[in-house]
Amino acid sequence: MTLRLTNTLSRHLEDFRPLEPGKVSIYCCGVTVYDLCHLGHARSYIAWDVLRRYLIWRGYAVTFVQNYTDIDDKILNRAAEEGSSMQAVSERNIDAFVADMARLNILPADRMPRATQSLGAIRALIEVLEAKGAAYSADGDVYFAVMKHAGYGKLSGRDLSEQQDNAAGRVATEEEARKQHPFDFALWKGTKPGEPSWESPWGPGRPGWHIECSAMVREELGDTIDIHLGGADLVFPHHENEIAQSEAASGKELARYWLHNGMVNVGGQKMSKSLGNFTTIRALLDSGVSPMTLRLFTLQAHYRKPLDFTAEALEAAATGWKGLNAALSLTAAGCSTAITPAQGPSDPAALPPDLAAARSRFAAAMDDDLNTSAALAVLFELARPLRALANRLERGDGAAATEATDPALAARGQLLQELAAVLGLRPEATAAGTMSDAEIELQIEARRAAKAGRDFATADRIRDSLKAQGIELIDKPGGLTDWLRS
RNA sequence: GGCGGCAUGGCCAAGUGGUAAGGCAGAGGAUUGCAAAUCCUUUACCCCCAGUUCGAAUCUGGGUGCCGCCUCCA
Repeated sequence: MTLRLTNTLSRHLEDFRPLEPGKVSIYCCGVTVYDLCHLGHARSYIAWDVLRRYLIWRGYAVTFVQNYTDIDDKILNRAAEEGSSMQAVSERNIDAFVADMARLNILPADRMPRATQSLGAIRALIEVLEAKGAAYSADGDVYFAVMKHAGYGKLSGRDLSEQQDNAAGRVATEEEARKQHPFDFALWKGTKPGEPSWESPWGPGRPGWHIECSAMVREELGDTIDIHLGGADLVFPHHENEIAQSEAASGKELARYWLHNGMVNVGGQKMSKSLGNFTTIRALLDSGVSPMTLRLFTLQAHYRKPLDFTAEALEAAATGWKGLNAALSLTAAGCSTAITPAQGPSDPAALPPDLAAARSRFAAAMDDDLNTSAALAVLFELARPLRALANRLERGDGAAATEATDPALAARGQLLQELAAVLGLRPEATAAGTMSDAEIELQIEARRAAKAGRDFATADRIRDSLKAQGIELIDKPGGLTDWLRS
């Protein structure tokens, strides 16, 4: 079986073959750290985290590099607004990014270069481009000459002569005058009063956005990498420009596979800062949506397709996750001593036939351009009996305790946990209430007394009040009541 | 105007030639003072038109609708 990925360069599904057998180098476009990350970022980085975990599971040694853009107009604007510095804004948002990603169980990149720490590499690359005649300087700025680069447009499939100049209406006219061609873009911007700047052969200034990624890839991973990742909105101009810069400088292909994730939409429109229709990751998580619910929500759709964010869909994911979590928690909590967490990839040959088949269906789904939706279906099927058992165990079913020692079930639990981990799904502790056990028992006793006196209004009031504090009551035959923190 | 993508049950969403995964919701049953939770069971011919084929959601052509990008963007 071969992993197949949709390569934006060809617009087709291609067999994935790394440059060096067994090794994969990946560069992922990171965030501009002017603000908190929203669900669009979450979706993107969850998708790429799954790609990375899957490659690792398949036995590849993966090197994953992701940048922080910490030199940018938006960061400067933010700093000006709050009377702080570009560095202060950046540092704060980098800390927030790290924390948000950790909550979502996204593996930290192996290396995370920052623009401010890559000035040497950036200047060196611009010098190469200038020496090769691919760049020109004008009034302290340096621009890349798109017409000098033969392949310009190959990623986004664009013919520059067909493009409407300034279709988005955002071009600064004074900058246009310095350019030889409207689509030329800045490699280096001459300093402006009051802005941070760095020394360079072209005078003090700061790097343009596109050049940092080219410089970082070159410095961290070399001229050609296996996979380059990013959001679909980066295809043009960012990735197109990255290709132009890197390939003009090295004469070699920048990346063999370009993968792009679809946007998160709200009411049919792209979630973005500029539209103001965004929900930040932490706002969502702080509102009580669990990280794994968000993960499941994003993985239910294919990574290339747009994903509509609605309260209903999120709620559906939350309920779905509850069931999966019950099965995973059974494994993790060791309710059965026979079930222990899996350590790395299982050996299909050692599995019972039904589990081996499930494992192979999972792998086939993932091999098919990371079809996480189909892969999740396998997880749900694996989870079904475990989830039923977990729920019976929680409710003190005596027979369930015996069933839980069944080795076949243990193997199933182990496989479930292994495959869930490939998707970055891990058991999640449910939110614990603040009441002590004794207090809860007291309330249950009061409710029992009320029920005995047929005062159901009081009984229901007690039940509702406990429910509001996250305590779920389960009435059982014989007038007994169990409770769970949910 | 150019480039790219999408259209599957009430909602989300797999499936790219052989007779529709999975999740949520709904329905029925078990259980309950009533619930909740849980368990079991259950629900679609795939935007429209034409064509290719023994056979199409799946291929071809033509429509319609929606989205992304065309120098802020994951």
